[in-house]
Amino acid sequence: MTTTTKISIKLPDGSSKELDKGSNGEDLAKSISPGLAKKAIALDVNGQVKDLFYELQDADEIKIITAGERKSYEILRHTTSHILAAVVQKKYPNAKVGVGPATENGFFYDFRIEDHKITDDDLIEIEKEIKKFASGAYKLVKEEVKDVASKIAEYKKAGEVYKAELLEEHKDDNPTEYYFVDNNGVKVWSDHCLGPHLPNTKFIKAVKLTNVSGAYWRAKETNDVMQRVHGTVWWDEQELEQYLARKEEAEKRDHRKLAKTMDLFSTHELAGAGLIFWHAKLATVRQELETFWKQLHRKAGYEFVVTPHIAKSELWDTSGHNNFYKDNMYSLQVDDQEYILKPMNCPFHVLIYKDSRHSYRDLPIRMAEMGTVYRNEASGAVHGLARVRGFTQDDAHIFCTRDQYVDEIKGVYRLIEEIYSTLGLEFQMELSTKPEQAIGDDEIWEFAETGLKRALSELGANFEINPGDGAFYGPKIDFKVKDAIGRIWQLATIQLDFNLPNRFEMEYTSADNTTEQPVMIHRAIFGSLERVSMVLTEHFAGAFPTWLAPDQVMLIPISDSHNDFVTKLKNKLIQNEIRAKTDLRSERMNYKIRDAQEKQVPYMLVIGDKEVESGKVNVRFRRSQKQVEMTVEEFIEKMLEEIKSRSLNSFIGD
RNA sequence: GCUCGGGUAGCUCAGUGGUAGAGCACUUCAUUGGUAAUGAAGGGGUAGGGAGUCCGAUUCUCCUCCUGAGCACCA
Repeated sequence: MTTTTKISIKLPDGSSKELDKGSNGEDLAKSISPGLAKKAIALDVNGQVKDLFYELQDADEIKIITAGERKSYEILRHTTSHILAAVVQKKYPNAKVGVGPATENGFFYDFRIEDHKITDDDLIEIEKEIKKFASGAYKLVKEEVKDVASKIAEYKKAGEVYKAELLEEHKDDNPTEYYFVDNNGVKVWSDHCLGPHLPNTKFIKAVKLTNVSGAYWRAKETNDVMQRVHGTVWWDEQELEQYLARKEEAEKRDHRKLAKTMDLFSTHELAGAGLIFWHAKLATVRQELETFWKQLHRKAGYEFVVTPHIAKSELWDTSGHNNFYKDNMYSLQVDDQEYILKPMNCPFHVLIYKDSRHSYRDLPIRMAEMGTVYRNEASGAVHGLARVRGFTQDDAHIFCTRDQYVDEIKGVYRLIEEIYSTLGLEFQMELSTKPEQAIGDDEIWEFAETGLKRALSELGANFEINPGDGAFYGPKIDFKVKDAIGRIWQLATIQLDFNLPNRFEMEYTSADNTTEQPVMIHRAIFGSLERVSMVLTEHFAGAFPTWLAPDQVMLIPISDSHNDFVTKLKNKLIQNEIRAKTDLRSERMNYKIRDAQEKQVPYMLVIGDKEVESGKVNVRFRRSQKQVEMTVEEFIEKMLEEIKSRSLNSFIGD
């Protein structure tokens, strides 16, 4: 009779390891090397992350996950959230626990504490206690919940209604419970959780609680509001500090902060939230963007229209907005007539289309407008330039035949690519397909979705599919860019629309003299000028490339005696359409240079006796120590070239 | 819209139940400087708005507006 007391484990390098049956990941790590055993925190078992204490099975393919590797962070963070929960419950006995997942850079845990609101000062205390708890080197033990019904009852008795609810939901999934166990084998705290977790709390050292906020239980507005404690945790202090430094850098780039120091835009309590006042500096950036946009669109065969800001309510009945967008629309009562402030431009462009009969020979019609729209966004959603109530879309609608729309989409893609690459923005695409609530039959959706896919694949573009996330009126391609803080912003979008052509009974006459319905494509490239200005401000950290920079040159006299010369030179630059300013304050030159640099002015011209005599200028680029001498004419020529080419780089070099 | 913070000078912020302070910015004067903060003097706020409590409120309470983090929302 043969008994198998050995199992064989496959390792990533292809080798195998023989172990006693019943061995776990810790045993495996020890058998390989003591050093590995020290760093081992979890296992990758046949591609799934499991606890280190997982009992190995014969023929398992195991990779040992060690502290510091990519997959280890989620485990570290998740386990830390449980310690947070344990500590909070100890400190506030009435605290009921919700959920506590790992997030991108940290973790949170949701609590309901009827008799206490956690303050920032509390966080300092709680953080200390987390560290203290972690240093107690508690072992984490996973146990299956054998009698689920009585465990639920136990939770309910303790008032842990949220845990009871979760366990109730998972009662048929072999639910598990995690325990913190001390050196004497005593269980000090437990939580219903799937894991995986660290083998021991001793790994947790570099932890910092960041803030507390509100959140609905299970993200549902009608549910209880929980107190959500956020934190971040890393394998060591150095990593933590690097993370905090990154965060600080991101905060420095925050467009709302730069708006104040660089005088970009403002909002006013007197005017209302989410209504943007563009100051001259950011307005200059905007105008440059608009000019660029118009040039490219003109070349791409677009025609520009201008439409009103309000229209009678009946228009929005026809478009359907009164049904499905009413909450977001501002309305005006004038005499007995209701007017709506437009939340979108599309119905207006449709009206222009419908103002005359169209032949297939007219198509495609590409109708573009920088259209300012107003939407009553929820007060809590309003945020800087990112989410506002009044904004200008770089909108366009393409009306074309079914044979043309794939080519039209390719055309839009090329425009997007050209504009984004000029701005130095990388983007990714998502194709969103038919949602559950949708109009139009399957046939037309199929037609539209395959067309979008075909367009993208013929362009050789990579894209992800986002099933069921299309608009109710048609599928769409969203273009997303990443900003300095790592946030993903949706800017450009291309959407097919089966709804409006129907509702407005749009038509054209085909070559066979039949009446056909045109395909309608909505598209925006910047999305909104507000949002793209935010992304660019943060992307460049305020240091706009020369063509976009509000002030392109700062002229700095060395002493008052050079003021006249400097003023004349400024006027000469302005005559050449270079945005030049002078700094004639009675400050030291050093101070003025520093000031111009902080304001991110690309070029500084320092002018003293030497320059006045030689007719040359001393050119300095922001952030660079380099100084270059050249004649005024040469400088103008190089500037104009840099501006015209919309270069991202300085002719001097950084 | 919801939860929790916050709103004091142009900006960043301190402080106090008895009508308010710093740094930067601004103005003036002196300095006339060669590539990252010259020195001195001065002006400026009635405390987001409203109501209440109090002998008295910027400070306490309530309402409202704006704002931050998070949630919800986002064609």
